[in-house]
Amino acid sequence: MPTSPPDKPRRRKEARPAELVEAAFALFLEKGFAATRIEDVAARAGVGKGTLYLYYQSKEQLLRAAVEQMLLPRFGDLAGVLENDDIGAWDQLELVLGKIWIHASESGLSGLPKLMFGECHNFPELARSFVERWIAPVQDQVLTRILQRGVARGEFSLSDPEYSARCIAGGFVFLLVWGHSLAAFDSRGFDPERQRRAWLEMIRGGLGEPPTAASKDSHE
Amino acid sequence: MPTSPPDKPRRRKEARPAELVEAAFALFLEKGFAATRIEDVAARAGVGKGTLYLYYQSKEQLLRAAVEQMLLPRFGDLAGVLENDDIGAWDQLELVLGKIWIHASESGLSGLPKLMFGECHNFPELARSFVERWIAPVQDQVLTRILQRGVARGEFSLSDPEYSARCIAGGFVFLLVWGHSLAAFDSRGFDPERQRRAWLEMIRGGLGEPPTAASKDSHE
Amino acid sequence: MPTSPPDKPRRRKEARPAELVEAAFALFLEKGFAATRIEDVAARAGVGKGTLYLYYQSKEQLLRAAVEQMLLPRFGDLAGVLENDDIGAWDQLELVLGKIWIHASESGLSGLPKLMFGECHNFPELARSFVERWIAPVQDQVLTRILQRGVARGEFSLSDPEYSARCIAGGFVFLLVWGHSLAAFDSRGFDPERQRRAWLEMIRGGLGEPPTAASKDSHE
Amino acid sequence: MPTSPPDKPRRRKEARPAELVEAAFALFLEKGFAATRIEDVAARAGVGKGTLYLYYQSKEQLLRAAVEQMLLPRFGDLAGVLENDDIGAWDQLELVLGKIWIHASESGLSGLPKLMFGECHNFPELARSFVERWIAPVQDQVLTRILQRGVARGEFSLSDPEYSARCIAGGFVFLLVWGHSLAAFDSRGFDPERQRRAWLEMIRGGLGEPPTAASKDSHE
DNA sequence: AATGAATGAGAATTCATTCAT
DNA sequence: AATGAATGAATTCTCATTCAT
Repeated sequence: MPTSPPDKPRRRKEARPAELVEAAFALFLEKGFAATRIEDVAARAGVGKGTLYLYYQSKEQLLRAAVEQMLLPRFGDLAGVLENDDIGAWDQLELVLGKIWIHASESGLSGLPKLMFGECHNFPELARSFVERWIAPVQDQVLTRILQRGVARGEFSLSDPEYSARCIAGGFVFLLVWGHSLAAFDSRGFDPERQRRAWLEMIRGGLGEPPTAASKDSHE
Repeated sequence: MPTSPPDKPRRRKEARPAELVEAAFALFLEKGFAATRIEDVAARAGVGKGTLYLYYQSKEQLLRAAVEQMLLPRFGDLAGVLENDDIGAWDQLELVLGKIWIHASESGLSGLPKLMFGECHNFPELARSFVERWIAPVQDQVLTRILQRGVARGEFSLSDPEYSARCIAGGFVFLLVWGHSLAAFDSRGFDPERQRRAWLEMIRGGLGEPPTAASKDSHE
Repeated sequence: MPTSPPDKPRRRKEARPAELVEAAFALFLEKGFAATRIEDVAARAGVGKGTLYLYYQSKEQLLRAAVEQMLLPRFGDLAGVLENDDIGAWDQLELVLGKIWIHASESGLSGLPKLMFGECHNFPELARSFVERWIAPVQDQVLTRILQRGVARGEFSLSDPEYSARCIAGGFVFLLVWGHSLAAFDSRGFDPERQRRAWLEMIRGGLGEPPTAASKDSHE
Repeated sequence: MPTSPPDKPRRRKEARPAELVEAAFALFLEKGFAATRIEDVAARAGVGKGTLYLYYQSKEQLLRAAVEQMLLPRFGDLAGVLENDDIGAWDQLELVLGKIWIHASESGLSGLPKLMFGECHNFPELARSFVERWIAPVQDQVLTRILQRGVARGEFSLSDPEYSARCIAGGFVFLLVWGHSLAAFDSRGFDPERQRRAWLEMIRGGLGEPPTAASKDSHE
């Protein structure tokens, strides 16, 4: 009996809640909360309909739990990066964006923004929670600070670091949302990595001026 | 003092479909398709439940009609801008983005992306239609071309104009979606105009390098 | 202006009620009362939906009126036939059945039994009315009497004239009902006249004994 | 004293469909399909509204299932009777009619013709099925053959055995339909057994001639 | 603990009836 | 008188939730 039942008996008990929430999250993400049937969640999790109610009181609680679970795993020590004075602001930014990117890819987190966009009006507290615990901290405490430091160091040229931070975050979020939604219906295909690179390039240098410089437009 | 009766009698028959679709769109946008009750749509449009069925066969048809209506009003002649060889690529881009922005604000269009993000998996044909008739044309036939022209003219420095165009479009769409969703739950407030400016600045110059370096624009 | 408008303007006013009732009856007969939509009745009668309500207070009244109208035209003087003592009972019977047959064919009456079979439990008074004003009189005052006279005259041999009358009536009614219902779905076809002849033959002589008579079965 | 609990727990799952279909059939028969409310069917079956949908996808499927169930139990071996060459055609006929009668009384079948008369135009396939699987076989393969054999044996005198068979079947069907419909509204009462006897007498000898009359059909 | 049959509140849809034109 | 747009009560059907096994 080595491999046989991959792990039906054992792991269960403890893993259950997470499995259920995972199944629920995937479906809420795909169809939206209202259009998702509890029965489908159960089926996806490989349990009976009633079992869900042993762990969560209601469909709504399931959503809350799912969102909560996604909000928990804070990405490593983003703040730590800030304290490193040895590197430039751009390097900090690149480092931070890289960490977020990896984290989003690994956790199921990448779908959360899409879900929250769709359900925010039906679940205002979740929306508030999401913004206050995720969006705002990353924008205000990480990105904005890096940008401000960059400006202070003379590294960046920005008139409004706070909103620039939002732009950067926005581009990132868009990347995630698109990948979880319309990308599948775009016959042109969608290459997330290519988009991420183009996006980094744009953040860094905008449309840039051709390195040639010295040209006329300069004084505008 | 013109024709007093605010228009109960006359306008009806012709205006109805548009009114209904408008009410439906607003609610679908806010709550999502599944969570919107036909009765609420009717109430919002100020008609009885049954009236909706006089014009649309089903809730689903109502959604399709609503999306269709939003897809129709193509923004003026974006392409026209492309043909103007007198102005630089950046001016073209700014012009085009301005037109889209104004158009999106005036038509109800601004909400469409949010709706489509949320419903794309439940209504694949709508999603496809949206991408093929809106997203792709603007990205491919307008933005990418402007960027390519900019590169050709030596005005822009981009390694991947196609995906850069997607970044620009993405930032724009994010702006719209955020305004229709999480903005309302962000206690920090949201100033669309300010964000738009920051976004344009970023597109143009990225984080830029402080002009400091030897050149003029310097200390701003 | 001879033929032109066959008679839109003129006849209307008086003919209306009858036209409406006729349309209603045809549809009630085909689909049943509950499955018939007022709108379809109106369409069939070539009037607007509202017009029906100028003549009849409700769908139910329309049914009552339709049934009533069918019940009114009593077939000529069936009773008169009874008083003719010059002809045999069989001739009387044949005469009477012929009159009923013709009458049923000419008036819309032929469909009434089918309708009443179907609606009797939903409209008990109509059912009662139909039985008491049509079925019972014909059975009791016409057919039974003829049979009794036939027995008295030694013309017929019947142990239960009353129920024999019901059998005769039943066969007749069945003919009408079948023609208005399952006949259309019988791939073998249905020839009402042929059936009527077979039925008359059966009434008259039953399976009969071959005229050859004199045979053995006789004494059984 | 067998297994006490009247059977709430056990029987369920397997018996359910039959119970539901039975309740549905009874109500469809009484009120007609369109006038029957699903809720009433559920109530009659002693279950909740939703339970019906656990077994049948829609009201229409419920009707189909009900009709189907009625069409299934074919009456014993009617055909077997045909093969018995020892008895006369009349005895065969009487035997067969008796079997059908008993079968119709015992199975719920007796109501089917009434239902089909009423719903045939709304459910043409059911009508066709009913005629082809029940009516036609009995008429063509049983009754007509017996009549033909009777004629061949010199036992019967019939000019059109095929349609005579239809008459016989019609009388039988009428008996069933009447019993399920207008009989209840006939203040004169209705004695099915008495009618059946009168009907058999009529089939056998028609109005007959009183055996008295010395000889043949004489002067008519 | 796990299940899925049963339930009934709630949502979509139909249609008789009204009423302004 | 005639109409058909508008209405909402009534009906079908769905699905979150309960509960007996």
